[in-house]
Amino acid sequence: MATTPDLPPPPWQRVPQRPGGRRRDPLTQEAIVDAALKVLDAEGLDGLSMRRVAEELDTGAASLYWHVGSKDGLLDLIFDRVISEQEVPDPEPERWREQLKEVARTMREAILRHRDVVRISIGRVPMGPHALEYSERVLAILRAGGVPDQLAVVGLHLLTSVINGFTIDETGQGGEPPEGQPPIDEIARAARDYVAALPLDRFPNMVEVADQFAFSDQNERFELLIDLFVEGLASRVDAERG
Amino acid sequence: MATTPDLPPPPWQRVPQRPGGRRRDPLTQEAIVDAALKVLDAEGLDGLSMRRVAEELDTGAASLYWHVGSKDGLLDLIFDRVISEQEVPDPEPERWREQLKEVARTMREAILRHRDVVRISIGRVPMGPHALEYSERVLAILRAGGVPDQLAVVGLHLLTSVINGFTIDETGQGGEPPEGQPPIDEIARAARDYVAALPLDRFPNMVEVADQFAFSDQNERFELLIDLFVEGLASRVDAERG
DNA sequence: TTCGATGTCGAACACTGTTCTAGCAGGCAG
DNA sequence: CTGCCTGCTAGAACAGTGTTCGACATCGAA
Repeated sequence: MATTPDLPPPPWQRVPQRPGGRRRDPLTQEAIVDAALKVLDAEGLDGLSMRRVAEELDTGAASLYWHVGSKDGLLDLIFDRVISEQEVPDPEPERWREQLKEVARTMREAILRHRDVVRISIGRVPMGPHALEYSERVLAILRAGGVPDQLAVVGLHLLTSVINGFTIDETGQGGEPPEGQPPIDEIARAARDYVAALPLDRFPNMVEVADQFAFSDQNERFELLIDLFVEGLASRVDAERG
Repeated sequence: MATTPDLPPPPWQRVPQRPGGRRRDPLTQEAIVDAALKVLDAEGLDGLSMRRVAEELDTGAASLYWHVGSKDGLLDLIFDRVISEQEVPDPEPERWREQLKEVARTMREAILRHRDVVRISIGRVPMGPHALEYSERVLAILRAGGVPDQLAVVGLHLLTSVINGFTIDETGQGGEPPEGQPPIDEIARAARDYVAALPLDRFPNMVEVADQFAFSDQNERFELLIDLFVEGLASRVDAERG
């Protein structure tokens, strides 16, 4: 033993931390998506940079590009991953309306489980492998229930649009939960106070209904929304099929 | 005349292009929002940088910060500006349902008129001066029509959420219209072909309804959506008022 | 005339997504 | 066993971003 192996290498002898070749734990798309989802949940979309994800994997940003092509590609994969987390039940024709509501609730839950994921979904067409599987199974429910093909397809599209819209402003601007618990209706109460203090001559209606801004049970609202939607769809089905 | 005034100044005598003081045409919030909206419509949200807006105003990016505080502040102003472009009719109690649909159509038009503005609206609470005015007038219609206060407030919220959701995926990812005319249903046809080519054993429903992916009249879809929504709301009103 | 207040803006900072390029490691052909 | 070639890693650099700083010019009032 000429030298002690554990000694830090002399600074002039530039030895790379981990040499350029293979690593013990090779990168995969899956591992990268795992890490990205972890960063996303913890720090939100604004905190999700390629460098940050690479750091989580103990490597450099450039290495990710071999596996995911671009940041947009990575976001595609995250999107499809989250879709894959949603289970869609097998069709029970008599219960198609209730089943569709279940699908909607599951979708909302998946979105709320991962911070800012709705912002990722925004311009993305759900055409990944899991998204196709997902659409297939939802269509199965609708068609088994007797919804005509065209109405089933636009219904599926509209449903996801509507849920996206709802969850987007439910999650707010994706603003980080400031410190401790997010004061969920603290904001609502502030809004109520603000609206109530408006000049009554210019905003008579706003001032009079100001109290309604205070309490906002999002679950209740969501149920109202999907009830409106599903029942409306059902009556369309009845109308179209005579 | 000792020197010719029009000569370019000698390079060592660092004379600022426009001296640091006031300019002939002083900046205003309004002028900045005008310029920003112009850039937005022309180049989309991704092209909307502070430097780009400043350039439009023939100045530097730093100058904007005196008037708008931050880019987010500027986006707030843009958002409120677009809301101000929408006219809301005076209430006609008998026609409240049709009036609400008109409001919805106007909102969609305003969103489609300005590229990517829906992406700006995403995390933003409509609480600017014009947004308040807007809410006031829509509430007037609903309450005049006999919609109970609570249902009116959540109805207004849900309506904007729903329209946001719809227009978000109507405008796609805000991807720029590539060159000439945007092949609006070229994409839809490609989607149809792709879906139709899926393995039939794993995607029986998708393959069978593939044709429905081809033709997509967004206007028709939108009418379906707001009809679902407004009629559903109306039946709720009847139910709640006995 | 002097002096703040108001407003302008070049330069710099920290950060982003992405590309370039050098290089290592394992599998395969000779 | 030797050599090479492909798959993969990763540092350095580039152009772009939002934002801040500080020096500076101009205007209205004292």
